[in-house]
Amino acid sequence: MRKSREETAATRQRIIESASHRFRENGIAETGLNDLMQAAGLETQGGFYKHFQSKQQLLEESLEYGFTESLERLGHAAEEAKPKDRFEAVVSQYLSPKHRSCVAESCPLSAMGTELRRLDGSSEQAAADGLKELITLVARQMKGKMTPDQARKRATAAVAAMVGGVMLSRIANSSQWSNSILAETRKLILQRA
Amino acid sequence: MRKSREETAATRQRIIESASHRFRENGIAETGLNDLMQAAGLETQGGFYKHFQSKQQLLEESLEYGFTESLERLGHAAEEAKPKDRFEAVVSQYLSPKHRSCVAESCPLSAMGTELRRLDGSSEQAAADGLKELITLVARQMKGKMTPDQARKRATAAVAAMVGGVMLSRIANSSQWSNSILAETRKLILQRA
DNA sequence: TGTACATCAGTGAACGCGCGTTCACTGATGTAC
DNA sequence: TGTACATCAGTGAACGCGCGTTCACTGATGTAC
Repeated sequence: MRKSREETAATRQRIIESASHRFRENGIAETGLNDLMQAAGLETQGGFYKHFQSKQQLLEESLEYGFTESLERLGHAAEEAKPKDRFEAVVSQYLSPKHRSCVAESCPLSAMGTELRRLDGSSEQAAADGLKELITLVARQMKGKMTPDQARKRATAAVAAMVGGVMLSRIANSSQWSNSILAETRKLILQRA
Repeated sequence: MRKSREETAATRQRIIESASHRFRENGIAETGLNDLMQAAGLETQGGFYKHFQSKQQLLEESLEYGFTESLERLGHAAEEAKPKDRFEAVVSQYLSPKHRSCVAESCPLSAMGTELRRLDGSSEQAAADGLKELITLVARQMKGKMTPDQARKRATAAVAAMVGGVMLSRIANSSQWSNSILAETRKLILQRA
């Protein structure tokens, strides 16, 4: 039953990607290894430990994958906009109904933020690093004359509002209310209140 | 072993309060009934069902208690300030290092926000109601001439940023960084960026 | 007010279940000559 | 290039554990007369 090196690497990657999506969709504690292995196309959970030392290690790699996936998407949104519109493009994409609705592919902070606080070791580090990278990406899109420090500070506040806005829009129990949370948060960040 | 009506009511309340704090501190899925009963001073978990139909029902009542506790604290902060400073007082209290650090007593949205999205039935309703009440409380503190609708919209964005700021400040892995997230979010909301 | 009985809060043990993890085994892949 | 052997990805079953929930029991509280 041994698999080729390519197949093995592909399986490992499949486990990380489906785990990353399921952790975001259903939460970390609520997602079991059996679920994960079935989602990755494996018949039993026994083989899990041929790829990872523990659920904790998979979580760490899943977090890194989730942040990479999410940051790449935001980066593309920025590149497609004119230089002067890039900050607005990133903020609008993050606070879009689409991002809100696709929880499994969304920013890990918006999907699992309150669970990340309780992690330890390298998972905790992965969460903090992801947050730092998101702030850096947003700061890079800021226009106007500003010191790097100023840009970073403003980006920090913008990210806090973006993450909070998406998280709350998922708790709101009507689509109209949910959309208005996104829209109003966007206005606050873009200073057009 | 039967207890008096007063004792029974006090025990029930004790279970709700300690559950409310533990859910916020450790998460909903991670908190077991055995933990909860011990924390409430009961020796075994068997008696739980003399007070509640299920963990789900306790969760609903714990959420309501958590929002009440949190909103009362914010309300007091507002009352202690001069009328023109009330909005700032509420925002500053929410985005304070103290509120960030005392997770167990903090706003349920900041402590469990990403878990609340997955609730159903009356717990889901309790979460949405809590969010609505927080926005209402914040809107009530806004100064200047503004229609109620405008106040509510600005309060919505403020709340998104407040909740996001506190949540992220708990993920930041240095106290300096954590404090700066709170401070910068506060500045964004108070429009002094 | 005192007595007899019903109620029920809390105990302690058990239920089935799914969790994360371990392990002997299988047989295709990779390696060495 | 072909053969013999070592490796190891995945299977399937099992491990101990804690989960939410149930239940027979105890004995103090509450109720009825």
